[in-house]
Formats: sequence, structure tokens, C-alpha cells
Amino acid sequence: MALKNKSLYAILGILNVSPGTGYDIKKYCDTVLSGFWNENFGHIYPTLKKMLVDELVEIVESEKSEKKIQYQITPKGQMELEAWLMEDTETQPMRSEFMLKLIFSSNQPKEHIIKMLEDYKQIHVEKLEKYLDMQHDLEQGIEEITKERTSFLKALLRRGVLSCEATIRWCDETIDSGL
Amino acid sequence: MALKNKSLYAILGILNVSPGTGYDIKKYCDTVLSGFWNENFGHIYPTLKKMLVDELVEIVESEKSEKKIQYQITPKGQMELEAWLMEDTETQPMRSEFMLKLIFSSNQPKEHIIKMLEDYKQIHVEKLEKYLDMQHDLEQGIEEITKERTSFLKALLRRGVLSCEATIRWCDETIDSGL
DNA sequence: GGTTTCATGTAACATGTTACATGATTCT
DNA sequence: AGAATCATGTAACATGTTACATGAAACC
Repeated sequence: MALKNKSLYAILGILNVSPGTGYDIKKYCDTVLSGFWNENFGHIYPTLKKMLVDELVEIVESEKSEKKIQYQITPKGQMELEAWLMEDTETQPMRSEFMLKLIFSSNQPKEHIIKMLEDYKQIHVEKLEKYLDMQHDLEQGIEEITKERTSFLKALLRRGVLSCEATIRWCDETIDSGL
Repeated sequence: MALKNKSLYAILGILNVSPGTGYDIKKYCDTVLSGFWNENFGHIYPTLKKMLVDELVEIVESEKSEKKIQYQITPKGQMELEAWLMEDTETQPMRSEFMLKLIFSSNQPKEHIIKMLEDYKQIHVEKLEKYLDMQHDLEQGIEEITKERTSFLKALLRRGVLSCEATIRWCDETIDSGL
């Protein structure tokens, strides 16, 4: 049973940065972690409830209102997070539907393959722009983040940039090759 | 309901290259598609049975023996495959446990972070070597593959190479930065 | 004769996504 | 006043993984 609920660790990590609601956690995934991690509500809310029972998180009573439930990490939660951070990360199997489709497309019309590659390139051009914008914002110090965390966010964005650039380069090369 | 069983398409695509057993399909994923797609038996066998009922595949009776069941794609299966190949591919959300861990590691000891990055680099160095070997084998024409398919396999491997190189470069940069 | 690879399959479990329901608050 | 965003949650469904059971055939 090498399966572990990674959503739990994502939530612990996010709440360790700052307390927040389930909604905040989702937003964090969609912005800061976008391109590297995603969560959906169908996972976040039930997981938070389970974590509450396990005392990995607790409700910030002072912030509690009718519709808003603010969670914060507990010392036990921090220990759990720490343990996970120290663990080796197993490489996870990849599944790229695009590459799967491409490899089976040798009999497809060339125009269609070129279009596939151009669309794929476009997606990565836009993604690259987004990372560059985020990099710019980070340099300007728009948000209030500790110096420590800033360098980690920079590394994250740099990874996104290099990865997009590699993909774009590959698309160009492959389109040029005519296959 | 935008969910589609992609294993089905992977199986159709593989059987469209050449007929084979469930075991063969798994092997194909672990070799040719490794790094881009994976399947496990718990998915392959039940899916094959379902596909048989739906007449997307059929059993090659002449090759049938007690333990070995060889499948081939049917015309209906080819139509289904074709339709999928023509469809736009939606971008799928990414989940990198390594990046998730890194982003939450700003309070971890520097040595541990460097070790994480070095391990991660090593994995990609080995992966790169594997792709380069496969590229070499393909150039030598070791296997019997049509010219058409060869250029697609080359593109696939080239993607793997560029992607590994980008990751290795990022690891080096990040280690050098000292974060 | 023993080990590895080939070969099929299932049950239990774990994870992930979508659609829907509900309503408050904030912005324009 | 109406639209967008904030906010929580569940049920149904879809997907994915592991562990186990079984045994033949090929290799050394």
C-alpha cells in the first residue's frame, strides 16, 4: 500500500503558509501552484473534515462565521508535514494524452498533425507568458512574502519557464522536420 | 461528463500497430511509451473485455491457446481510434509531488534541499541516457518499423531528451543559486 | 531443476472529477 | 438591481493502483 493521500499534504503545506478556508486553498492551487498542482472542491472539503478529526488542522474560532470556516495547521499537522517533506519522492508515472495521440498519428494527414503541434505550441507560449508575468510580479515584490519563500517561488517559476521553452522548441523542431 | 476512458484509446492505438495480448500491451507501454504513458494490468484486462463486447477489438482465433489471448482491432475500433485522433486534446492538470514538496521546503535545512535536487537531477540524467540509447537504436534500425512510424518515434524521443535536458539544467541552476 | 519471463485475471482499495444544490457578499 | 465572486458541501461517477492467485513456457 504505497498509496498516500497527497491532497492532504498539499493542504497541510498551504495552511502552513497561512490559515485559510477551503476556498482559499483552492485559489492557492489555481494561482501559485498552477501548472504544478491542482485540487478540486470535491477533494478539499472532505479531506479537511478528515484532517480535523485527525487533529492535523483546527478551526480558527475567532474567524468563524456562518458560511466561512477558517482552518489552521496544528503542531501535529506540522509534524506530519515535516515528515512528508523529509521523505523521498517516488517518481510518478506520466500520462500525456497529447503524446499518446501523436505517436499513433503516423497515418493522419500532415496538415492535421501540423495543426495539432501548432495548437500545442500555442498553449505553451501562453503558459510561458503567464510564468514570465508572475516572475515579473515577484521581482516587483507585489505580494508580502518572506525572502525565504520568494527564492523558492522563483525556482518554481523558473522551472515553468524552462519547461515551456523546451516544449516550444520541440514543437518548432518537429513542425520544421515535416515528420 | 468530459471524462473519457483514455486507456481504451491507448489500447486501440497499440493494437492498431499490431495485434497482441494484454501482456504485450503492457510491455509496449513500459518500453515504447515509457515516460509518456503507462497502463497496469488491473486496467488492461477489464478494458479489453469491455472492448470485446463493444466490438472494438476481436480475438485472433488462430493464435488462441489456453493461456494466451491475442486481440486485434476491428474496423469499428479503427473508426473509434480515428475519431479520437481527430479530436482536440484538452490540457490535463499537472501534479508534480516533487515540485509541491519543494515549494513548501523553504524552512527545511539547505543540505536536505540540495540532496532533493541532486536526487531529482540524477533520475533525469538516467532517463536522458535511456532516451539517447533508444534514439541510437532507432537510428541503427534495430527493429522493423515503417519509415512513417520511425519519424514519429524520433519526435517522441526528441521530446524526452529536450524535456530531461531542461530539467537537468534547472536542477543545476537551482542548486547553484543556493536558494 | 530452478529462475525468470510470459500470461490472465480479480477484489479491495484509493484517488479524482463533475454536476448539482445553496446562499451570502461584493462589485458595478 | 443584477452579476460576479465567495463559500460550503455531497452524490454519483470515473479512474487508477496494489496485492494476490494461478500456472505455463522459456532460459540457464
